Amino acid sequence: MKFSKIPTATITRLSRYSRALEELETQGFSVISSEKLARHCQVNSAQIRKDLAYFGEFGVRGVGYVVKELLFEIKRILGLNKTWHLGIIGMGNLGYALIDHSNFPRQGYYFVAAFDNDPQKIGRSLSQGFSISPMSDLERIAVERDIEIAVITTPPNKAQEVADLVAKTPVRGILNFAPVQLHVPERVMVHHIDFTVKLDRLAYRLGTVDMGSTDPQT
Amino acid sequence: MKFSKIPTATITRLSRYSRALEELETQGFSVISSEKLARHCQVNSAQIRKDLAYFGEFGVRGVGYVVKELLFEIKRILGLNKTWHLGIIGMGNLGYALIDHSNFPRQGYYFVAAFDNDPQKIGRSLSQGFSISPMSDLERIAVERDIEIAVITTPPNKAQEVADLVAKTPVRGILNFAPVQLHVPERVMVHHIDFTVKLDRLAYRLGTVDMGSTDPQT
DNA sequence: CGGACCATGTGTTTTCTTTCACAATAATTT
DNA sequence: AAATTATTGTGAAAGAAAACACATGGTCCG
Repeated sequence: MKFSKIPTATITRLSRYSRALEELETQGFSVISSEKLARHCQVNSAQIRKDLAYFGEFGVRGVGYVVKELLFEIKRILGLNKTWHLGIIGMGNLGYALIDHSNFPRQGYYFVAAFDNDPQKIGRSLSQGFSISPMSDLERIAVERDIEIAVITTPPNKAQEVADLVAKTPVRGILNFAPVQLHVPERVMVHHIDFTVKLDRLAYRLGTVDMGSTDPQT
Repeated sequence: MKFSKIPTATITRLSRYSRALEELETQGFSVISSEKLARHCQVNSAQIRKDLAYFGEFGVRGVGYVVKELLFEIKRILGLNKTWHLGIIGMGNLGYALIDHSNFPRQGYYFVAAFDNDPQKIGRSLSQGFSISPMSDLERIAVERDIEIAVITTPPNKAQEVADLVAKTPVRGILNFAPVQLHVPERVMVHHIDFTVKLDRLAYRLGTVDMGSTDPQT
């Protein structure tokens, strides 16, 4: 078990391993080799072992990994042995899509608040057991419901403004779906999901006459 | 102008530069230095110059880049000097969110078909000027409307099955929102957008007591 | 209990990316 | 027209990530 700093790519892969392991578990596998898991995730098997080596030794030589155990450990590493409280800002189609996305609760991510500034939407109640609040309540509700991660699904031109408001609350993480670069204070961490960047990559590869498939993930 | 192979990371960044340039253009800038653009995109300025160097020389020494020109060139490089036909499969909330996402047409991405297997949904007409078709029409419509990229927004357990159907059409690109690894023939290219991978990264970083912000993009 | 076998964990090598640093070159000033 | 200033384009260095390859330490069978 080393203690250098962990590559972001490693974390990304752990997340994928976890997903794969969940699938393997439901398929009834109780033990798996790095080789098989690698094939499943389309990675090199040494890569998997190296990734895991950052955090400890989880396998049995000559045997492989106990699926249940490894899954547990990976989730622990990722910080998924707790639940996370999310607040979503911007209740357009995408907002609704995310808040209803049944995969989140399964991974320990719970939406606990939703915000919008459209008077038509404010007050509308959601199946999650709360209703849409005005932006002006963000600070209060963030504290009351202990929001840890803010998901921004506003139009691009509002996103920075919203990020500034978020930065005034104790929220330390932002998942930004607006296609703009957000500027935030040091202590806030921003991750960005931009659909068109992904499409652009596809377009580039498809436009570049040639070859092969493969899956430059997430 | 070299002719080695282009890093994926470079393409991803080009896409971001393009977005930044669009913003700068509307802000009235006609010329910009790599330094300024770099600050805007939160990258190293040498990085920008290197990225561009793969494709040619687009700047003027001592001056910088003509915004309009550079934007045009980057779009050309990315293959955005044409329009792309997209078909979407799986008309849940996310499907609707994407099909209505006003950013896509602006970048040359047009949805030309939508598919679902829910009899409740089939036939429902959409504001884009077509209606939801059953999966069984996929092959025919893909050809008729020249779908180039399929966007998969089905539940995870249907995604592989759908991918198999797509692989039988002339479609060469898949943008997959389902959190599963898709296996497809060589000639089909898959890109993957997985929300929970991003959340997992946030969770990891937030769980790891410590430090700094920054934005491990897209 | 010993030998055959297997898959992990890891030191080393290779490959890929990013950053540095400066020569080349265009505009501007004196 | 020379000197000054600005910013590109790029070779070379540094740094990071991935892959190789094998010793290590387990299991299993006779």
